Amino acid sequence: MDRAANIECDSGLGERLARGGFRFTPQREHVYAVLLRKRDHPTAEQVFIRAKREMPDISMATVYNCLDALVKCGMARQVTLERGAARFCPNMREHCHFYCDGCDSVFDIDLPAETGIALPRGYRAERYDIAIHGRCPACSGAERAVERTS
Amino acid sequence: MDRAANIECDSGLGERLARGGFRFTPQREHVYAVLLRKRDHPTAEQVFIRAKREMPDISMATVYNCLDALVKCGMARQVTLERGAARFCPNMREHCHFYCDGCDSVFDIDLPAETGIALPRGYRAERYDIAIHGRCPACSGAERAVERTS
DNA sequence: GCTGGGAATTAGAATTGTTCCAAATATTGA
DNA sequence: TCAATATTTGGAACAATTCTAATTCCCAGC
Repeated sequence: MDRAANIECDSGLGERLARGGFRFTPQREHVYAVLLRKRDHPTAEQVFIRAKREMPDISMATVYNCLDALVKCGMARQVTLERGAARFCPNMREHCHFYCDGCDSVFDIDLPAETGIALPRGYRAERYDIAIHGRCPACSGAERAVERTS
Repeated sequence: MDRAANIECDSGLGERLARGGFRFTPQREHVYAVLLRKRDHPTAEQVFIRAKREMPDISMATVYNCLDALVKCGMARQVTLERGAARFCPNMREHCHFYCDGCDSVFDIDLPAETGIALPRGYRAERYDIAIHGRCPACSGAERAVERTS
């Protein structure tokens, strides 16, 4: 593929990839173009199928790799991030969950009466599923301690 | 196991199961007890391991069945509900997602500046992941139409 | 321009979490 | 008690994802 053309329609992708320590490749550009073209929150497999139309030799592994790179360099989001096993809790109060990315534990957090999220006309909400990711007190403190000693 | 003892320490489980069309079984009671005993949002596998200690013959399939029954009759929650394939979107604005349970599509919803969620002291939030489940305008309308004709 | 080394791609195998299945067992209502 | 029905069980099947090892690509230094 023509390098100049890439740079032309790149619109910051190459730079963002580079900043994240990734290379700018035709596959990554194409996967990103696929994401931009039809914004219907496709799964990795749908991206694969769409990408294959213009790039028949691209593999599923590469699609996962490209999506990963795009997410890591901030050009895309992975919508459903709780990828591991489902977790269960007997707390039936209205509450949401705090996921500590340090120790992989989950804490219940109380929810305010009003979320303030305005739904467009015609949408009927039945259930809110709110996950907050961050650091619990223990891991937050531990990290600061590491920072201090290093 | 002694039936009377079950009823004694049941605390509404049997009734809730019955109301959901489920039977009250030793396995379901035990899985529920396991959930109550250590409220650390265990995965199905962790529940299985813990349940096996006092009920060595219980199987993984039964644990899934029991958890499913508990969730369906409102005695437990399944924390991570987006169980299918991960979805991707190139929209990097601050936004959350509306999942239509009717047509399985996903829509971007703008987020208010303030969520109003109060984190306990020491918790550092890095990312909010908000999913709203319900019906999109098309499916909401379709359902009403069905209701009218039936 | 060549070349060496690290990154990316590829196909396919392996893994993980979950669901499905059919047979055995248990429970409930008549 | 008996028949109907639900549940349990172990294992197979499945879907999504990650890993692996063998190329292939790309860039920097010579």
